[in-house]
Amino acid sequence: MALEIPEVVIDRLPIYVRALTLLNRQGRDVVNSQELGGNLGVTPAQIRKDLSYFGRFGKQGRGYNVKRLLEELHQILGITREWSMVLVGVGRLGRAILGYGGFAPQGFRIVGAFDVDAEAIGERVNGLEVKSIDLLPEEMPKLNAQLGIVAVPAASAQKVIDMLVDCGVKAILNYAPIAAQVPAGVRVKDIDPVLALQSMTFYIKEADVAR
Amino acid sequence: MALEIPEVVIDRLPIYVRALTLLNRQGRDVVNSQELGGNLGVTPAQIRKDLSYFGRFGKQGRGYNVKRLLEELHQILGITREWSMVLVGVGRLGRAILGYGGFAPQGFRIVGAFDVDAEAIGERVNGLEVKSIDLLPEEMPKLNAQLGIVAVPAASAQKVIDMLVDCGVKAILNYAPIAAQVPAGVRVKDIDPVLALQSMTFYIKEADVAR
DNA sequence: GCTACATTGTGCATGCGCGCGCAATCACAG
DNA sequence: CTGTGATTGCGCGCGCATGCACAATGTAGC
Repeated sequence: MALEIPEVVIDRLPIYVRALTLLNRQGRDVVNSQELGGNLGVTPAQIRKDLSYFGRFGKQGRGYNVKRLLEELHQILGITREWSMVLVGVGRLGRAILGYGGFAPQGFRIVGAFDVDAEAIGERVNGLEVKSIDLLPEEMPKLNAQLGIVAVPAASAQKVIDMLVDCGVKAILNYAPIAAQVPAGVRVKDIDPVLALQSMTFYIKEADVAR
Repeated sequence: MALEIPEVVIDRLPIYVRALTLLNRQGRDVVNSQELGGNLGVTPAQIRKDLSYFGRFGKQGRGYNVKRLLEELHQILGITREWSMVLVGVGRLGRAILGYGGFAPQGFRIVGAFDVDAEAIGERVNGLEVKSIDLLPEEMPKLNAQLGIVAVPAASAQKVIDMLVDCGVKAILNYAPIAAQVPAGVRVKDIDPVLALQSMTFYIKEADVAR
C-alpha cells in the first residue's frame, strides 16, 4: 500500500498536529484546508494532497473535523502512546533538555540519563539519577526506551550514537554538531541552532552593510 | 548573476563548513568531493554542483584546498564577521541558550536579554543584565544586533516576533512552537525538538510493536 | 616537456514534489 | 426530495533539484 510517502510529507504532519491542537483548544469543530494552511505557509492543495496519502478525512463542502483529523494524525505518526527516551550527556545542554517542559505534554518522557563525567554520575537531576555511560547496555532493557537524545561534545558523539544503536535505539535526536553515521533502519534528526543561523546570515549579510 | 540559488543549497553550505573545519583542524590540506560527501550523506556530484553556484574553487585531478574552500564558504555565508543577537525570554530555555557555548566559537554573540517577568528583570545572567521587553525599542539601536532569538512561551511568541521585526531584526531563531508570521525580507528558522521526534516516531512505530 | 591519471565543472536527463483545476461529493435550505 | 453552494480528493502538467556522464583541466611522474 502507501509505502511511498515522501519524507517531506511526514515532516509536515507534526506541523498540522500543532495547528490543529491549537484550534481544538480554541473550541473549533471544523476547519478547511485553506484556513489550516494559511497560518502555516502551506498551500491548501498541499495539505489536501498530504492528507490524501493516508485516507479521506475531510467532507466536501465542509472541511475537516478538527478532533477527528487530530486523532487520525496521532495514529499515523504513532503518537497516541507514550514514548520513552534516554539522554546521554548531562552537561549544561543535557540539563536544559532534562528540564525542558515541552516533551512531557506531547508524550515524550526521559527515563534515563547517562554521562561519562564522574562528577555528574550519581547526581540526581530532575528526579533522575545520572548513571555511567558504561551501564547503558545493561540498563537499556529495563528502561524500555525507543528513542535516544545525544547531548555530548562533538568529539564523543559518534561513539555514543554507536552505543545507542547497539542497544537497539531506532531513532536519535542529535544535539551534537556532527553528521552522524547510522545503519539503515535507524533515524537521526539533528538540532543545531548554529547551522540555522549560518544559513540565515547568507540572506542578510548584504542588507546589513549600511549599518 | 547568481540570484537564483536554491534555498536547499544554502542550507547545505553550513554542513560543508562544519566538515571542512574538522578536516582543517586535522591538518588536511586537500579534499575531494567524494570524501567530503561521504561522511555527510551527500553525493559528490551534489557538492560540486552546489559549489559551482558560487565559483570554481577546486582543481581538476586534485580536489579542493581545505583552507581556501573554507574561506570562500565563510565569505559566501557572511560568517567572516561577528554577528550580534538579542535574546527574548529568559526562562529555563532562555538561560540554557545564554549558557550555550556553541555560539561564540562560530562568531555569534548574544548582546542583549529581555523578558516580561518582573522577577527576571534586573537579574544578571551570564554577565548580561536582563531588561524589560518594553525597553527593546530603545535598547536595540545601541545594541546593533541583527539577529533575534525567541525563547518565550507559544502564547506570546508572535507578539515578540512582531516587536523584533519592528526593531529591524532581519533574521529570527525561533524556539517557540508556533508557525511565525513575518513580512517578506525577514527570515525565520525554527528549532523544535518535538517536531523532530514526532516525525521520527512515524517510521519506528511499527518496528516497535513486538516489544 | 610530454604522457597518464585523477578529479573537477557542467550540460542534460530523470524523477519527484508542488500546485492547478475540475469532477465528485456532502451539507443545508426550501 | 431537489437544488445550490462549498470544499474535498486527485489526475495532470510544470518546474526544480538531483545525479549521471563526459569533456575540460590541472597534477605528477618520467
